[in-house]
Amino acid sequence: MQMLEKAGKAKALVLTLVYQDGTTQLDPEQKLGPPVCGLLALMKNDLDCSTPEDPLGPNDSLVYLKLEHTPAWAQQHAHTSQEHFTRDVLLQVLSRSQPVVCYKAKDFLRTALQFYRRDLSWKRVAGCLIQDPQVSGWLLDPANPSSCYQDLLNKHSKRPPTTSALGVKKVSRVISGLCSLFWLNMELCSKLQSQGLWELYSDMELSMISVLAAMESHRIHVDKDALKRTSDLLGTKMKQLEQEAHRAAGQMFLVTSNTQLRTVLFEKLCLHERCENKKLPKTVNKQQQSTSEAALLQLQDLHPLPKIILEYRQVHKIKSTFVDGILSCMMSKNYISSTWCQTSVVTGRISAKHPNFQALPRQPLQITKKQYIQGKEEEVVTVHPRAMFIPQEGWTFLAADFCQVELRLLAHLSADPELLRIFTHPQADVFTMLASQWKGVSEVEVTSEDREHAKRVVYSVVYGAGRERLSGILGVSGEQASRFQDSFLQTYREVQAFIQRTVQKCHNQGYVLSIMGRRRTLPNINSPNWGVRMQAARQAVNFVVQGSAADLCKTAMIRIFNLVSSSGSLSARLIAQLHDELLYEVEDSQVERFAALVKSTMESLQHIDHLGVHLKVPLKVAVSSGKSWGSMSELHIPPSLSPPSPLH
DNA sequence: AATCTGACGCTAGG
DNA sequence: CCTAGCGTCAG
Repeated sequence: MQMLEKAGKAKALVLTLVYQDGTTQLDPEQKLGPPVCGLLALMKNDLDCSTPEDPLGPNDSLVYLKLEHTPAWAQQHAHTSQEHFTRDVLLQVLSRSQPVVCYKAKDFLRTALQFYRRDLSWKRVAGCLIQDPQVSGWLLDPANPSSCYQDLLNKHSKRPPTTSALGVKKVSRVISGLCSLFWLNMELCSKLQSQGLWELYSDMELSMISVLAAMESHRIHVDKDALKRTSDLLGTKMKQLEQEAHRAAGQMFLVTSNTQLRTVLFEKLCLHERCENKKLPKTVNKQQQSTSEAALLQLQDLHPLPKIILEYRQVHKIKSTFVDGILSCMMSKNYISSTWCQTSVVTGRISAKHPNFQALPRQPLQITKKQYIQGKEEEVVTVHPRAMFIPQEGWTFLAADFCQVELRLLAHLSADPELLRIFTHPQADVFTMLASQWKGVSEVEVTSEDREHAKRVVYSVVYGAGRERLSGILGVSGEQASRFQDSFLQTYREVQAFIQRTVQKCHNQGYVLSIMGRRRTLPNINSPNWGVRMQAARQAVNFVVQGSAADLCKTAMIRIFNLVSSSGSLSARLIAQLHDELLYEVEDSQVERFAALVKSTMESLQHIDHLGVHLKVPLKVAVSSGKSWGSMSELHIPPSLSPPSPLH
């Protein structure tokens, strides 16, 4: 118990996970990360007197905590006394007010939550103040995140790399690694401060570590049998389509090969010669005839093959990525949890992998199953990957969507009066209003096609897409696309002014900032090469909008997380973040209460006093719920039910 | 003789 | 614009 006291009193704590092959988080990452076997903690008390040559001061000490489950057959009690001790140390770590440093801290927190799944609530990680140099390094230069600890160290350490090359024992290598980690953290913190990134780091990104760790430690149940049945169904459908494709082409070829498809379409069938009035897209790198969706849509009236390929690709995508892909993520389990990456997106968004939860198709896919049985009826089956995700018994999925955040932010950032006016009407359909305003017709005259066009033009402006890209997305000529874009910018003059202002600022100072001070430096903004320079300009504009939206969504996640963690009764858990949408699993009895809380918390972010954020537009949140992610229906929250916005 | 790697193409999401 | 992930193909 001496150790516990020591851990509590130490001036600083530096941690790393240890894996079964003897490596730590400071070693270059393995392909298939080996299982964790323990935790190494350096308790530092002599912050001044240690040198790289003798990293361990007289009052510093090192402790190894075993994190391995004893096999069920050897268990006396639920946990051994050693496991209880380790848990107490972990609790000590989570509630410390002194700094704790860990490279890839999220992995540490998640491991702790997984190991003590039974008696360490995810709520306990909420308040913890753990620092992570990986996150610091990313905030300082989000475009070039370091690939491993050594990389990060080389990039930021003033001293040359430590002299320990060969012949030094593994233990002392690890110790000096932990010490360098401590100093690196100090160095990065001062850099953050001098760049004005400290608040963003300590108030937002560090809190995100806990949010993501809790999210990763949650198990999402998946209907595995349905997934397997779907895999077979799609498999037979693909075989049928493959045969049809061969018949239409008049030869065998590999349907999944773009190279071979290109040969069939343009060298054998010569379809490009029959549509000289249309401009067919080229591949980006090699300027060949593209076989992309946009190209095939142009060709579909000339020959049956393009349509078959399009359908084949749809089915193939669903099967390979969203059915078989998810099955392979499940291994022998019947649940999944994605890995959420905090430092892989330049704009400050988070990304997901294994599986990528953020790319699951929104729309179900219709499959017509040909039945060669007596009745000539064709059976139609709908395949919907999202519907495979099921809440636990007695729980419900709840989704909260920030409606048109990026567009609202564009309105705020540009202060364009016409764009702002659209958002003063809370009831109206934004894109319908936009289309009517822009095309100069009344709202009832706006066709769904107009609305869709307006939407795409808007986001192409937000994303900074060029003429070619827009014409591809819109399915019109490049001429027409740029006319659409110009007319949009003519209608919303201040938007254009905002774009010019942003590019100019980037030009002057070399970087741009999001609404909460996130930063991206763009060296290419001064490139002599026109194409490169224009690319940087689009990236600058896009960063401000996308990065600011990311700021808002992260703030929402953190606030809701803190509210639930500090509540005795609330139990809702975050399942996924889809950029502008948060997906929760909520106890049935708490759905209404939680929905009101989420909605009011998110909408209250229009004003964040202590950050000086005051959006000129209201934020709108749509809430929906359902017993599967595939069937969510909107929930209408009476405004009176919403509690007043809580502290912070 | 398999396997791996990097470049490229396409598409799901926002 | 910025992601993850599935494919082919050449070396």
